Amino acid sequence: MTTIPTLLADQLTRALKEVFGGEMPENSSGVSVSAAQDLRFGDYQSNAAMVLAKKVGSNPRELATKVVEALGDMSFATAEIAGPGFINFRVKPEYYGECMNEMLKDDRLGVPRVKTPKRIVIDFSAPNVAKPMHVGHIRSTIIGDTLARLARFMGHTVITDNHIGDWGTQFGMILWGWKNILDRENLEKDPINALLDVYKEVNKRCKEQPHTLEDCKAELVKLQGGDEENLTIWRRCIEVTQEGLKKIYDRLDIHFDVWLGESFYNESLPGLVESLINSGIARESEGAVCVFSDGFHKPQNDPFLVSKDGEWQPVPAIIRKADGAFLYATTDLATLDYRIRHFHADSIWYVVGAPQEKHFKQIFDIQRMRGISGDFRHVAFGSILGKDKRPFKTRDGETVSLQDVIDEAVQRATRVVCEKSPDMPDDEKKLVAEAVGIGAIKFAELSQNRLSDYVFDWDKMLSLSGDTAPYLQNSYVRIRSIFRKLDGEFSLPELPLQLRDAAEIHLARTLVRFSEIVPSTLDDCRPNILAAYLHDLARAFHSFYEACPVLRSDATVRDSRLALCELTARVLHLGMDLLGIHVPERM
RNA sequence: GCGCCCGUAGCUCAAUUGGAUAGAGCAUCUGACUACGGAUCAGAAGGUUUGGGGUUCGAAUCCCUACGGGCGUGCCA
Repeated sequence: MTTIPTLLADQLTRALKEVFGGEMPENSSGVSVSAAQDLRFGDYQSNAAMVLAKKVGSNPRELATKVVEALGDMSFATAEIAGPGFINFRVKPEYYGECMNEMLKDDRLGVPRVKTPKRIVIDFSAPNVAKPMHVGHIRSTIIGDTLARLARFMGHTVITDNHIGDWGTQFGMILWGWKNILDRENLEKDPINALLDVYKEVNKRCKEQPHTLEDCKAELVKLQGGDEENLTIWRRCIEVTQEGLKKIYDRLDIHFDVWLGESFYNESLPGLVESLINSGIARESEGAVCVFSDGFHKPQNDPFLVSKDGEWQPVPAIIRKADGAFLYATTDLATLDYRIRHFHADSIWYVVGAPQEKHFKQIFDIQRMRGISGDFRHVAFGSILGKDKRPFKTRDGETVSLQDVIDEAVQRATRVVCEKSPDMPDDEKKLVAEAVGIGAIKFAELSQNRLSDYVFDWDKMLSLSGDTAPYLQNSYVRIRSIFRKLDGEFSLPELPLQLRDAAEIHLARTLVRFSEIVPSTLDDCRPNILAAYLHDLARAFHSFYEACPVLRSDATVRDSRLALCELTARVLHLGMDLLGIHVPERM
């Protein structure tokens, strides 16, 4: 199935060649066919005449006139000139009708597969051991999962990796706390929070009593030195943490192919540092081993330089501290190596907050220095802010755990379900409340531009009306209800759908766009494009639903409308699947 | 100090990466229930896109500048 913009672009190229005597003008890269922003301008528009007019020294509207003449009679659309020289296209309703039939026959609903599938490792979520996930993990977890679903659907091979923080300085405190203040009973009941309590308490004591801090450091040194008792405790901590985390991930329907935490790379770190020294990329400085700029980039673009008092000062990536310990830059390099060698990844995506931009630029640049190429991406996202517009920091007592957010969302959804559908069986109520509550959290996250900061707000994140997941789910449920009430079987129509009412045409127009939206969502890893589309689609359906009776219509009209309903349900379902949002049959 | 990001309706966010009269949701106001599920629909109101200059057919978007906020800036992750 060819998308409409592709068809139009082909026609446009043909017409332009005709106007310019057989060849496209040089450098016509700015020419595009895109969906019109406003329906008054038709369905699609092109800026071709405005972009090219200047290059060939002509007037945009004159050029546009010639192009429209050359376009002639297109079977599926009409073209006209508007404004400063836009060429606007209107797709004929009959053609939309044909598209509907094509889509109904296609499992992928018109979405093409990528031509060159890649092997992509996606690194996301990455919580720390002994610390429960908090709101700060929402973005990485939900965005990463959606990107994995989208990439798989497009035909890539995807490996999702939870790079948990299972090795670090926090273990000194946890080990000391485990031995001295751990509540064993609580550990059985709620392991993650038991460990968190320990961590908080030790943290407090360390601030008050310097000797406790010293004891903690000693425990850490013993662990790193291979002390058997500490290693056993450490392994147990990872175990209970993973068990706790998996419960939450299951509830979110988010799954990882592998869990390769920081500790997995411990043994490869010394050799990695040595090889970087031997190859001349890293050298000792002030006792530490560092990578400095190799002068490849202009100073402004060099991640290893910063301007200070008018001079460019080095900002090295430290890969071994003066005391011999390794850092996260070292681990990340080892992780990259492993992913390339073991998974044969040609693309690696890190779904990590924007503040770490410089870190990833350095890591990726070190790969370049080593001569290792690949499509490495930092899929950054903005910070979650508090109501005061300051970063939502996890100070003591102010942490909102992800668990709490989910519980609160499902509770709110449960209240609404009980109110709206009192007769529903209890176990179904429970399922619906999970789908609605968790869907609301996911959709709230995914409908925002990932790069912008946002204010964490219970009411917004858990809202069940307006531009939210339940709005989409409700449109699906309404469709399913129509089919439950249908007398007899529904069979897909052979003839093109008859679209007459404005609401029908608009619904069809929106449905067709699904095939354009899904790939473009992955172009720049922006799930909000798909989220916004699904909201548009649900809105188009609700309008159609109010304006066009389905079951009470005459035979041919009824069949067309039923087909539109069926297709809408499929697109909504697939679209929400890609966002990781469950879709109930009733709610 | 310097670098990067940001400032859009009362509030929370969009804007197909330079396209036409800047769009949604919430809140406010007016309508639509003898209901294919009202978790809905139709509509109104709300804007000098922080201020000022520039680039061009065309700017929220690019450049300069002022103000305001966030992040980063050598041994945390």
